[in-house]
Amino acid sequence: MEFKEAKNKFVQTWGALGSQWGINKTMAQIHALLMVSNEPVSMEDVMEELQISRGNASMNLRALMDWGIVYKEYKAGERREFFTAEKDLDELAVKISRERSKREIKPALKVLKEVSSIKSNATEEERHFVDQTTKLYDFVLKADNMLEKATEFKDNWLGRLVIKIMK
Amino acid sequence: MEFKEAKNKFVQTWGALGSQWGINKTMAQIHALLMVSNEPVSMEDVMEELQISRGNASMNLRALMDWGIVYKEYKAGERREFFTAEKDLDELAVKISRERSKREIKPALKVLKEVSSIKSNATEEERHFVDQTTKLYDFVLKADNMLEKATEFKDNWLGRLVIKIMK
DNA sequence: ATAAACTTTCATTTATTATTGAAAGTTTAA
DNA sequence: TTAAACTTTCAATAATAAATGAAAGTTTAT
Repeated sequence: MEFKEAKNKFVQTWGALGSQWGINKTMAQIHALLMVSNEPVSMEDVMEELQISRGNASMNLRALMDWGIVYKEYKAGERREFFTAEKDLDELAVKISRERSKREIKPALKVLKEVSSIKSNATEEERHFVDQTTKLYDFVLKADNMLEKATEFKDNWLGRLVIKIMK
Repeated sequence: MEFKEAKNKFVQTWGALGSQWGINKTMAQIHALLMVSNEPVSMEDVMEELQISRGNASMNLRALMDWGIVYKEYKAGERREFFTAEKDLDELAVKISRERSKREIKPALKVLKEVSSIKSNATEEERHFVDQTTKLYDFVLKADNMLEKATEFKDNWLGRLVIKIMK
């Protein structure tokens, strides 16, 4: 396999993975493209490589910047803007999980807390509902904290040791 | 808030969360409904509660069973089939992550390995590509193993201790 | 102040994904 | 073996999400 083919395959695969995880395909593809580029890429280049429209490129680059995983760069003497991706993968994971937590998990937690707090657990059916949603609340809360914890953990000598033992 | 309203809110929220994570809305809603039901639910009831067609109910129940998170049950003297959800949340998490790993992560890993193995790293550009995709491969592999490890971890005295300390 | 070079917005169009419902299939009881 | 009771399938349709592209907006150099 030659370089160009490999690059294309990577971009396609990353795009597909993204869309299976609720991130739109183009957004994931642009991110993939930037991640494997060793230098900043212009919007024109993104359009050209992925064969997408200007509007599409603009909107998805914006979204990636909102997520904090793509940065604008300016080249001296160049008018147009260039883009680079966050390439540190730990950093990338932290940012993505923080963002998804904020946008999706936290609101869901709020609802879970709300619905698990209904009073009048008269019937068996209602008691089961309260019990199950309470458990779910605790569980999602725990899962939500996991990656945050995991990063702290990684920087911690005891954590590193345990990981080594568990490996 | 009264029970019926709470139940509905929960089902809607769980459905929305599902679709943000690449699981179709109805599938997540059916799962939600079954999770908070204290007894097995018939297909008819699912259709009625979620206001969906027979075909839709049938297909999504089948999909949930393929994922191993919903089970068929038979009631003595009843002709039709009833359904229950996996209610143990640890078990649920393990099954979902195993399934997604198998379907989505594993194939992506295969491609990552492939594209990171191209020869002829002549240019800086190509070298960067190989370097970045190799790192990505390692990272995704590690992340993929995480939940599997996490469950082992939970059953392990040292793990429990560490979690307690870290809490 | 003007115009060239560039980016963003958003109403419209296109593509993708989910849903319906009727026909075909299956199981069970008599 | 028939028919009633139920489930599954899948082509057609509907709903949703994403992409286009032209017009509006912004920035910079002169």
